[in-house]
Amino acid sequence: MRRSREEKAETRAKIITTAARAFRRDGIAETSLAKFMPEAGLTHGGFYRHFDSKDQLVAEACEAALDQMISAMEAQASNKEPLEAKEAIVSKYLSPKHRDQPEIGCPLSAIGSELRRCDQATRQIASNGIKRIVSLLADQMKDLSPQAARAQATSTLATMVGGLILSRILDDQKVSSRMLRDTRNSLVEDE
Amino acid sequence: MRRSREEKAETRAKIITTAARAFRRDGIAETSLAKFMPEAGLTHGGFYRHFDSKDQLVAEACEAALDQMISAMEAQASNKEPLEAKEAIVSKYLSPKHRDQPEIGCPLSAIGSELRRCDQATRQIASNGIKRIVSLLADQMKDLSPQAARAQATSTLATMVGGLILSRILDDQKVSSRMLRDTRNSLVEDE
DNA sequence: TGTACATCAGTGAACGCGCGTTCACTGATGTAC
DNA sequence: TGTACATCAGTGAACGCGCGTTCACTGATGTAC
Repeated sequence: MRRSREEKAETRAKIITTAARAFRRDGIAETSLAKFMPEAGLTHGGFYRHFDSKDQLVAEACEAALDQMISAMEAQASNKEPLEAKEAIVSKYLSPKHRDQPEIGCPLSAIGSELRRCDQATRQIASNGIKRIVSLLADQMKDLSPQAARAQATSTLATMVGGLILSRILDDQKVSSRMLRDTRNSLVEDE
Repeated sequence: MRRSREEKAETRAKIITTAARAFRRDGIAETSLAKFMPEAGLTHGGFYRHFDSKDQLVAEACEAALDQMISAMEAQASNKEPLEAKEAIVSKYLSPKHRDQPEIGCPLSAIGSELRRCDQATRQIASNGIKRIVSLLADQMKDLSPQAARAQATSTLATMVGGLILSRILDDQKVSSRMLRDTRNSLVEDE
């Protein structure tokens, strides 16, 4: 039975957020429409009233996950001195909590090595996400020149993404936690 | 028709190296047996004379790719002063050439975010690979205490893996190359 | 504002296809004497 | 060393299954007058 415009928009948003979680949890290729649509409270037949293809959903879900990640980082930085803000962002990112919850965490770490093979729209969205996070980090490095800040922000993000991905691969809890600690300590000055 | 023991061993090795390339090129989930077995010069029916399952092949292919990567790093370090050796390894890793050839490069970067969801055998092999690379890098940091060297080697590897993965996602050549340059420069002292 | 009809969100079954795995078969290799 | 037979590597077709996508259908919503 037909739904109101408002309901349709809600359904669409629900599909995107559910898919964004599923993709990060199980990977894009390993997430089938029939598997996650019930999680959104729908049968999978209705999917194509909202999206042209799975690829289109991938792009939008990726965008949503990046927006969510960046908003969280902005919230962590708000009302803080630059140095403190950077430390807060890095520490949250390289935390056991983030490691253990890929489904609600950074998509660059959750599906990083899959994004390379996604279509142009998704690649562009992911690229923009990287640039936005680099800018956000560079904003916390006010003591450097703009170029130096961006360069340092870039390598900081690389260390964050690499550290989180590797910590998730490591099968020994202790070694995994040490990976998080070592990478975090290399990025924050004090402590 | 039956093959000799020697031929069988060659076939098995050929399957592993072909699969190791295919997994890194297209991802594990997106690589089907029927797709890569012809690349190894075989029909896919014979696969199960060599392996119990795709999962077993994944584990062995992952091991082969890591062995290959580590051997290459050892070769780059041989006959060099520690500092020079570290710079050689980092520069080769964060190079456009490595970025553009994931199929023969580091599996941690090529399939990093998939490895987390692989079975126990593969996780263990990947974990060992991480530890071996960290040790290899730590060996090039003789001016630090063993613990400090391992900690720095750990964050160095994280930056390498994160930098390469991000550079492969970025759809703008210039930005991608800058990602490699910025991460490389953050890891090597001079220049 | 009320009515008549067109639209379309969501259902559930079905489509063709490719997946990992199995199997009957072939004939060269390995083994036992 | 030679012979007879068992083994098994590789082929190619087939298995059941789940994939992304399509479709006929339902009935509430949106639109036109």
